[in-house]
Parts: sequence; C-alpha cells; structure tokens
Amino acid sequence: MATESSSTDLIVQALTKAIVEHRLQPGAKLAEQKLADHFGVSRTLVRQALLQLSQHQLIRLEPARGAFVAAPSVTEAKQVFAVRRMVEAEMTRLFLLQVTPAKIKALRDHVAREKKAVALTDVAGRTELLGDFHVRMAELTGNDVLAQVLGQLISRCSLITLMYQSAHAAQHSHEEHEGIIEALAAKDEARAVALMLSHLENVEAGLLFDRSLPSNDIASALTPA
Amino acid sequence: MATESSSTDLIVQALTKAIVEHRLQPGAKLAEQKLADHFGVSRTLVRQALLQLSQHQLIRLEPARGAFVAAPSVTEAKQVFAVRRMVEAEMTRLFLLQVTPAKIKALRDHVAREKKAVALTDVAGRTELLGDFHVRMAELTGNDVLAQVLGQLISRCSLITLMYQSAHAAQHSHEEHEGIIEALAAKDEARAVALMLSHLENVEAGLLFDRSLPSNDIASALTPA
DNA sequence: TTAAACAAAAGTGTATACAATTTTTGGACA
DNA sequence: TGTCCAAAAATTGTATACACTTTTGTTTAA
Repeated sequence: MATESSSTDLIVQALTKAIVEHRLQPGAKLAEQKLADHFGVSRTLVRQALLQLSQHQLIRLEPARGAFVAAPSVTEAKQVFAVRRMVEAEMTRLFLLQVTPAKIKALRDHVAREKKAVALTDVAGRTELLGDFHVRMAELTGNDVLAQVLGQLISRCSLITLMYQSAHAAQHSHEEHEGIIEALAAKDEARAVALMLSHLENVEAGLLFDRSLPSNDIASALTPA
Repeated sequence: MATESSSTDLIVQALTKAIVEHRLQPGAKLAEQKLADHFGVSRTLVRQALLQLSQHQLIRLEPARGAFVAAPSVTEAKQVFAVRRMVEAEMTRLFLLQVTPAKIKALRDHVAREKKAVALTDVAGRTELLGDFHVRMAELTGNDVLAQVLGQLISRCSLITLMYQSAHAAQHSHEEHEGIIEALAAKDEARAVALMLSHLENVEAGLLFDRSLPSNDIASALTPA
C-alpha cells in the first residue's frame, strides 16, 4: 500500500503489474535496452529493477543471458500454496486474538470492492484484489513483518494463478472471503481457520496443473500430442 | 547453502557476514566508494549489493544519504519472532508428516556441529549455527519456498539476537534443539511443537529489550537517565 | 559570541562508455 | 541439403563520468 516512488520503484511496479496481469508471458525475454527505451531511462535503473524482481521471484536472471519472466513449476506452485496455508492458518488465529469491529469493517469494505471487480470481467484486476484481501488481513493484525512475508508469497501466487487458473475457477473466492469474515465476526476461531484453509485449498484445486502450458520451448510447442 | 558466486553475491555475502557477526555496528554508515575500494570493484557492484541487503532488511537505504546497517526496533524484533513462531510451529508439523530416520540423523549431525561451536567462544559463529538448525529443518521438509522464507526471517533474527542478546543468554538453545529432535524422533507432534514454541519464546525472552542500546541518535545518547 | 550565509568537499543518483559474452548470420564444405 | 565454423551483431557485465544533494567548514554580519 505504501506508494513509494523512486524511479526504480516505478519500473518495478510497472513490470510487476505487467507480469502479474500476464501481459508479459512467462518465459518472455526482458531485454534491458528495450525496457530502458520504453521507460525513458538508462539501463542502470532497469538493471536495478530487474534485480529486485528476481528477488521477488517474478523473473529469472540467467548470467550473461538476461532476464526472463518466471514460469513457476507445478512443484513450486504447490510449495507456495503449502506455505500460504501454514502462514494464513496462524494469521487467522492471530487476527482473532485482537479483533475489533473496526477491523471487521475494514475487511467488509475490501470485500465490497471485490464485488465490483468480480462483476467486471477484468481478470487481472480481480486476481489482484482477491489476493489483497489476504494482505489486508495480515496488515490488520498489526504485524508488519507478517504482512511483508505474506505479500511476497501472494505476488508469487498471482503469477501462478494466472498461469494455471482455469477460465471459470476462483469464481467462488469472493464468497469464501465473505464466509471467513462472518466466522471472524463471530469470533469462531475453529471455523475461521477451517474456512481459510479450505479456501486456499479450493484456489489451489482450481488450478489446472495437468494442463499443457503455452511453452516457449519451440520443440514441445510444435510436437502434436 | 547454494554457493552462488557472482561478483555481486560475494559482496552481499561478505557484508551479510560482517553485519550478522556485528563487525559492522547497527547504524554504521556504509559509504559506497569505501566499500568499492575495499572489494576492488566499482560502485556499480556495491550498489547492487546494497540494494539486495536492503531487501533483506539488513541495511536501511536513505535516499541521497546512503546506506546504514539496520537497527531493528524492539517492535520489529518482536514481530519477527512472532512470525517465526507461526511458521515454525507449522513447519514442525509438516516435518513430522514425512519424517525419516535419515532426516533425524541429519538434524543430529547438525546439532553435533553446534556442540563444537558452543564449546568455542565464537559468539557470531555460534549464533549462525544455532539459526541454521531451523533452516536445515525447513530444507528437510522438502519445501524450498518454506526454507527461503524462513531463511530470510532467520537472517533478520541473527541481527536482532546480536543486538539484544545478553552475555550469557541463549546458552540453552543447543540443548533445546536436542530436545526437539528427541520429540521428532518419537513422532510426538504435540511435544515437538510445544518444544519448538517454548524454544523460540526462550530465545526471545533472553533478549534485553529494555537495555539502553548504543545509539547513533545523539540526543538520546547524551540525555542522562 | 552567535548565528546565518555561503563555499568547498564528499557522497549519492543516473547516464554513458567500454569490455566480455552470447546470439545470430552467412558462407564453406562435406 | 544440411552441418559446422567464423565473423558480425546484439546483449549483458562492469567501470567511469557527470549532475545533483547533502554535509562540512569558513566567513561575514548582527
């Protein structure tokens, strides 16, 4: 939520958005000079941005070969979700330890915004908002470190989700968020945690891990099944 | 554990070590040119390294003013420990789901190495090894993402520990690790998790949060209590 | 004597230049 | 026709140069 705005950060944000919104396909090459021209800066700033993105796991840096949009493997995707379940189950408990009406309201407000986004067919924007729900919840626990850690996991998830998500999956995320909030408002820890876990499992289950992905590998792309 | 070795990574590693071993005090200024001279490279590489360290939260970058070794606040320290408890409780459970004799042995081997380090009075080296126990455990779960996340938390903890640790605290960490391993070997989940949590609480409790820290803030440093 | 103002020095932020590596291209030859 | 090799082009890795900001030190005026 912090609107930092050094030159480098702007590039990081723009590229993050482009990657997470899938306007840059996984595997795509990110040539430094082209990016520099596009942003109207020198390669110096672009390189700094790429370095940060590689640490966020959104791109892969191959020595002397360049930067490529990350293409998380199925294994990696499942690991990210496993960690999310671990962290978010505990986060739900922590949230309840210090829940207030104001915090519940903050979550409800967020879900209201989700509702609008779901109505539109803006897939990328919707995915972002659906992820933000979880980050927002982390922020409301008051533990900044937790919010940071979860934020990174979720940005990786966005990439994964958009890579593997089926056309109509994750339609129910929005309603599931509402269910979680109800449980939180009722201070029903067991139910809240259970709903959070099943929510994450549903999201993961909605991914098409067995799909043959659009590959940048010519050979496999041109081999008929 | 991966021994990457690009020029920039070497600088990151050297600085990380120096910071975590407290050879660079919290608040110390890291002038780019001096670092460049020391490492025999240009400022370009130093800046890349500093950017990475700032993302690891080991240094603070102030625009146009430079890089300073991070000085985690008490609040931040407590947040990091809170997240560690959340993640490591779940990690302990995950570990037990797929425990094997080989994995137990790997942990025992690590603790054996700890024993030697504790014998020596090498504080920094000991702190590092004690932290590595937790990372090692994460690696043994086979979830790389988990290991990554925990690795970052622990490097921040090293800084915190060395800032706030009392002279004789954390002596018992080593024995507590042994206790955890016993519980894991016995496949006693409840006990393992409980021991892990109390271990982390002990480490945190051993920190002297009320101590007046060597401050770089003139005003507070020169105000008599 | 103090404080404000200005000048010099040091340091960071960005761009450009050059070196080293990889990728591409265009033949030469089997 | 297809493979291999070499030269050219493109791209990354690192160093240097320059602009701009902050800090420091000195002078000047109240």
